[in-house]
Formats: sequence, C-alpha cells, structure tokens
Amino acid sequence: MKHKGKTNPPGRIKIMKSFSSLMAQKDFHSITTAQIAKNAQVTEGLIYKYFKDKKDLLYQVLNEHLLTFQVKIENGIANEKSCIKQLEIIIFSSLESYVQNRIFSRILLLEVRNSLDFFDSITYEMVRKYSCTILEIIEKGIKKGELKSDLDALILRKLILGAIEHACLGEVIFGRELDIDKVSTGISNIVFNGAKA
Amino acid sequence: MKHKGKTNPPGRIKIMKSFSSLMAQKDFHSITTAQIAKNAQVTEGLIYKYFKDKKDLLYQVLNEHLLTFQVKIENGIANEKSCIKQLEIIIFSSLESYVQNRIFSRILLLEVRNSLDFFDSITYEMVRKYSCTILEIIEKGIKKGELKSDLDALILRKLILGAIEHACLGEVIFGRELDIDKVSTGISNIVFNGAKA
DNA sequence: TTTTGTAAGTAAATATTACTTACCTGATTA
DNA sequence: TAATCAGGTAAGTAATATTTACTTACAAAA
Repeated sequence: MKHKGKTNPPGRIKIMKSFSSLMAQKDFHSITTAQIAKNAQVTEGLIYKYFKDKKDLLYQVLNEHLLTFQVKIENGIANEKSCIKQLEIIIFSSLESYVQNRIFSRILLLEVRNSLDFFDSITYEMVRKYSCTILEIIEKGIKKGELKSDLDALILRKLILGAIEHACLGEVIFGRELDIDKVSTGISNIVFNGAKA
Repeated sequence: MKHKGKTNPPGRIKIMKSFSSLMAQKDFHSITTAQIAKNAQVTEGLIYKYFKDKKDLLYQVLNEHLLTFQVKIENGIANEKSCIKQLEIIIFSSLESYVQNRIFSRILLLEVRNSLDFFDSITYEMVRKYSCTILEIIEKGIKKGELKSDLDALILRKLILGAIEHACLGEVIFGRELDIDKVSTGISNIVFNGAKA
C-alpha cells in the first residue's frame, strides 16, 4: 500500500530530517538507505512508503527548502519600484539564502541536475518560476528605459544566475566564507555599470 | 596485477570510448559497469585493471577532453594584446568547446563536482590553471587601465565563469541549440559595458 | 457492536551492481 | 630455458537499493 500524500505522519518527517542531517555530512551517493533509516529510527521499508526512491526523497527535501526561499525573494522585491533595485535585491537574497543553507545549496547546485528526472519534478517548476520572475523584471526594465534597449534579456538573466551560482560554489564545496554584501554589490556593479574603464 | 600507465592497450581505449558513448545517453549513475564492459566488448574485470574505480574512469575521460580544451584556449589568446579582447576570446572559445563537446561539458558541469575527491585530482588542477589564467588577465587589465581600477578581480572572474557555465546548461541538459556568437558577444557586451541605460 | 477499510510501520527476501580474486595466454627478457 | 609481465577472462563477493508479505491500530460505516 502506497502513501497518498494526504497526511504528514511522524515517520515521514523523521526520514526527511534524518536525510537532511546526513546531507550536511556527506554527498548524496555516500548516504545509504540503511543509514537514513537508522538515523531516523524507522525501518528501511518505510522510506519507500513515502518516497518513490532515494532520489525522490532528495527532491522532496529540496522542495521544502525552496518554498521558504521563494517567499523570501517575493517579499524582498514586493515594495521596490526600480527594476535595477529589484534585481539587486534578488542577487543579494539569493546569495544570502544559498549561504544560510549550505545543504540546500549543495543539493540544488550539485546533486540534482545530473539526472533528467529532476527536470520533471515539481521542484524544478519552482526554479523555473524564480527564473521567470527575473526575466520579467529585466523585460520591464528595458521597457521602462532603466536598462539598455538593445539588451538581450535572456543573456542578462544567464549572467545574473550564473554569477550567483558560481559565487556560491566555493562556499558550498569547500566551506569557504563568503562576504555576501561585498559579492552582491560587486556583481551588481559590474552587471549594471560594466567592467570597462 | 595493476596497470602502470606506461602503455595504452586497446582494451583501455575501448572502455573509455564505450563509457563516453554511454555518457551521451544517460547520467553517470545510471551507467553500470556491466553496460560499459558489454558495450566495449571486454569483461567487467578489465575496467579495474586500468581504472581505480568507476569515478576514476569518469575523471580520466574528462582529463582527455580537458587537454584539447586547454590547448585551444591558449592558442586563441596567444597573439592578442588587449586584455578585454583576450577575455572575449576566452568567453567565445569556452562556449565553443562546451558546445562542441556535450559529453565533456556534462561531466565537468554536472557530474564531477558533487564529490570531493575530484578536487584532489590532476584534472581539477587543469581547471584551476584555466581559472588562474582568467584572473591574471583581469589583473593585468586593471593595471593597464583597460578595466576599472576599483574592480574586484575575483568577482569579475566569478561573473565570467558563471555566465559561461550557465549559458551552456540548457544546451548540455536539454540539448537546446546555442548561438555561440550571439551569446558570447552578448555576455561580453554586458560584462564590459554594463546593462544600465 | 461488528465489520470494513486503511494508514503507519515492520521484517525479511531479492536483485542489482561495484568491485575482487584467481587464473590463463602469449610475448619479452635475464 | 626459466622467469616475468602485460593483456585479458571468468567467476565470485559484499554492499545496498528496492520489493513483498505481513502486523497493528484505529476510524468510519453498517
């Protein structure tokens, strides 16, 4: 008998917590279902009541984090009129979210993208929505004359997303410290004003 | 008995080719050693004659590709004086290399970074070298007055590397077409001249 | 009160799969 | 000629993700 997602029983919560804490210590593939179960004080079989497979567990944990991430971003830009300011806020809050939650960042930046089924998941839908928001702001910025009229919005988005993600890699992989203020203003500065003297 | 790396026997070549072609079809973890061996028409055991483990095979395949990649970049910037032009060439050739070799890109961008032992490998040394080259060009550009004097070289590098990598993701993951000329000039344009109107 | 259905959880079997060990064969070399 | 060694095979083993068959508790319907 499979779980139908109507309730959220203690066993399910324990499994997700257990998995999250293991993810803080090692990479996805080194974590065994036996460890997850032992750490959660349930049996291995129960994992498969609530999750299709190990990867599905990964996606669902990621999904929970993404929810709070998204709310944060939307609240941040809600009162802001200027498109450039909005983008600056997105850059800052994204960096902040990544840094404040290394496990989540590890999963999103390094652990899920190598498998195609992630891109069919609900989780990826949220990533797309976030990505769309950025594109819309850029397009509005161009229309309003804040940004250059001949700008390719898609490329600017690539640049912003790429910069954010790459900036976090050192932090996520090696545990290096990241000065969010410095890096986010640095990125914004180059993106909007250019690097050329 | 282990292989000592002096020769390059047909079995080893067959294994690497087989693995490469499988990587074009599915992600690393879905590829089994049994498949690799069958596809190469050798026995599973032979894989472990030439490679420490499955991951080592991944690294060595990546390594071969990186060698040609590095040569390409270095030749490209050799005759160029202007630092901005050099960076533009790096952006273009990196995109080109990624696009021309999807397997290599998949491995480098999506499959190796999730495991710490990659960062101890010789392969990663090459990535660092490439990354260092970019930093040096930026620093020279600042000194020569081509780039803004108050620029943070590390952040500009993050931006450039992040943009390049992110630009390729759609291509690598979904097989989308990528207009190298358009994207590389687009990136250069924003990075050097800024997006603000 | 009895019955029915089902959610939560267990225990043990199974199938896959990365990796090992012991061995064969022919060529080179001491 | 004996010894070594490179290239390769065949048959394991141990780990581990996943499945199956089974309890127990409990709520709603009859």
